[in-house]
Amino acid sequence: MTNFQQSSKLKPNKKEIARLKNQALILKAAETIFANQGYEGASMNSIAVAAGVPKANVLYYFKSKDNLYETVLETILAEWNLGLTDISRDDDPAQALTSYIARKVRLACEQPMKSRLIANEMLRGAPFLSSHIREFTRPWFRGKVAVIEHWIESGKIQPINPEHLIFMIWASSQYYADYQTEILILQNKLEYEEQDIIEITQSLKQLVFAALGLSA
Amino acid sequence: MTNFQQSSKLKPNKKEIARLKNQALILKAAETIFANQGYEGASMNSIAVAAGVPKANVLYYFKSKDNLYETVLETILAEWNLGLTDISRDDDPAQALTSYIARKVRLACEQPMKSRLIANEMLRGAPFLSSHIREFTRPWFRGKVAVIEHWIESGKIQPINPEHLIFMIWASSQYYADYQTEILILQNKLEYEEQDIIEITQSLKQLVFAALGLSA
DNA sequence: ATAGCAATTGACCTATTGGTCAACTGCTAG
DNA sequence: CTAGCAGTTGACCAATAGGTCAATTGCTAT
Repeated sequence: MTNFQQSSKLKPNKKEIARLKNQALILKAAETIFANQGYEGASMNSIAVAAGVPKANVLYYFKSKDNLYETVLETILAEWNLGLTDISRDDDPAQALTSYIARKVRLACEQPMKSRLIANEMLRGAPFLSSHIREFTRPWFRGKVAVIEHWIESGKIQPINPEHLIFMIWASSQYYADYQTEILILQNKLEYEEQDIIEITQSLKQLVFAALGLSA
Repeated sequence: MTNFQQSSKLKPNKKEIARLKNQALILKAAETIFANQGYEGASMNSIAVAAGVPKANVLYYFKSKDNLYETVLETILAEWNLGLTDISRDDDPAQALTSYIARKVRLACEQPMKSRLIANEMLRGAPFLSSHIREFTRPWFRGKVAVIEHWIESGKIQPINPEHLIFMIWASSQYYADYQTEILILQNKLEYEEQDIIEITQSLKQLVFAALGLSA
């Protein structure tokens, strides 16, 4: 090949740089606005303004509102389980759960918009996400349930309903993102601090560990 | 007084009956649609159609979309803590918490739209609810935190962070309403059954009781 | 019976929505 | 240097939004 600039990865010229920068700018703005206003509440114009580009430019990169929304959702889902160390049957329950809970709580507190966007989608009946849940979340979920059942059978933890254990860990962590407004008012705070994240993690861990008969 | 039909309560004529019936019809339809579509997603027309009345009639009874939305929220809040037996420091922790958890879970599973409507409002930053939270929820919350602290000091339960304990009970129960779509897919079910409510209640109680050192 | 008012409703208003389009700009390849 | 195309953008469009209004209906008190 005489031309080594064919593929996009090998052609980082001004146009490509501008395109990637604009796409990222729009996606970031869209994530925030979709998370705070919901799908219907977010207007393409407000997203364009937040991104600092004309509305027509948003629709140039993303063919429709649906397309933009789906792209934002996919981006979030890709990061959603990133950094969540996977849990397998040979792991030590105390260690695995400690790590999982800590990361879940931190993710919810530090990047609440991701959880909120998914919450908005769920409240609408998950029109865009239900197929993803069926295809990816369900197998993952079944796997983790099996791991917990194995831990119970081998006497590593006390008997408990594995499905509801998982749901309650999800619930307790995501609540701090989705209901942040209420929690901050009740605690008379303006925002979460590092100490809050530590306390939330500790409290949730205490609940789970006590029920499973694990020691901290 | 010669006329005993002055007050509305003493004048149940056709007009009044029709008015109350229509208002109830509209409120019920609005609750469902606001809960499923959110404030922005719900249109006055769709609410009118769901209620079976012309749109202009909806705006005759409720002066604006804001007014209708606020009325729906107030109606829900009035029922929200109804049936939730209050908890005081002299109560037996095991009994009080058992009752509270059971009713919370049942409310979430049987009337998920109420929780979802509040969740939608929270995700938007609680523009209509924040004053209510400050005025009513916060004093209630402080009171319950004090009760739990008293239980801890008098040795009735093991030490725990009272605020996060309450949040996690709220989170775990409301999750079954707000994320119902996901849970049903993961469990391969069409709807919650009585047995599910029992199991959820039991699992949540198990978590809380273990942490507090209470026996079932 | 009838005056008067609550309630009903279709037509209509303006603002905003998601989306299109054609004219324009400027980078890049040859 | 320049042809051509990716990218940019203001103007525009039909559909729908929340809300108004005036004409009409029908119940009720006298």
